[in-house]
Amino acid sequence: MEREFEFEQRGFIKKGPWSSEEDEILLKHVSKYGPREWSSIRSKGLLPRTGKSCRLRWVNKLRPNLKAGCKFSVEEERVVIELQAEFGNKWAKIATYLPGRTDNDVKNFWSSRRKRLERTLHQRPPLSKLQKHKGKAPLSQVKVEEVHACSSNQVDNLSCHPSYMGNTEVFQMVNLQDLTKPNYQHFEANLHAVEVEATPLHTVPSFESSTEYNFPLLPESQMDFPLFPVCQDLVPEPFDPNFIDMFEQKKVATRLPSLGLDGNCRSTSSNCFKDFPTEIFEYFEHIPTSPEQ
DNA sequence: AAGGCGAACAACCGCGATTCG
DNA sequence: GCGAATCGCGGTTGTTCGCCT
Repeated sequence: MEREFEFEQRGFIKKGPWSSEEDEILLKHVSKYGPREWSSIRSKGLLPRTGKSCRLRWVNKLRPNLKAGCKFSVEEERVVIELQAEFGNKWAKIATYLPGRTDNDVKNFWSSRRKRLERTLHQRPPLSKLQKHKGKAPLSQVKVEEVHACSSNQVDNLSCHPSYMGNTEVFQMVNLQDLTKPNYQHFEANLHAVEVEATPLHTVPSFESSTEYNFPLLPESQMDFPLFPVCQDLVPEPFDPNFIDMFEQKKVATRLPSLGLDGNCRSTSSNCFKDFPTEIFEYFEHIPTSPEQ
């Protein structure tokens, strides 16, 4: 005890993990005075911790009836998702609906969940891939009902993730705008699967042309996706022009369609390159569009 | 066995709201 | 009414643990 008074005299404040002895002292204080007067714990020299730290320890770890070391049940997950959609990031409020859970528990649960989802989606290639398929004739080869079901604004923010089932390439689509929203229930509801015919690697489908670029191809070993790798993942931030050196410069006629919801070409290529930093285009040779196009 | 990596958890920090003298 | 102290919340960072290679 004398030593703790010494801490107080020196203004020493302990941080980091709590020891069982500290917990015991804190519990004694709460049993005597109730869960209040947190600052007096330090001023009385009981613990070299701030009132804030003491309160947090009590609320998150020492309070009775906490569900310690117990994962969120499916039902609890459902409740969090629903309430987050209703209240937003009001973790303390959400926690009141979950007996034994603290706001920190809910917050950590949500944070982990968000990171998991973001990582899943991080590998998705840009919209251009999907749009290419969408514009591919005949359209009967491409099942794009899910795309048509989206609003225009949603389509502008779609990304897709390819996987292969036999000879069929399956895209999981996601509204990227929803990634920035806290409402992941809505986000998950927007996950769709769209099946399209698999396109052989390195072929360039013929589309209505819009703009042509000398587009750098990735070395083949880094091609994890036909035609367009996940460029936004490979481009350093802040943008470093030297990274272009890693590419092998090849002239590729990238006839990129830009499609409306009716499937017709509305030719601006900007959407197709929306996933790239704008600076990158300074390093591409622009091929003027021929007058007849 | 050891290192890398991601998930989960614990704790801190900043700031706004509230309380109190 | 005002300013200081305290509390509570949300965001962020640090740590630990388990799994995989």
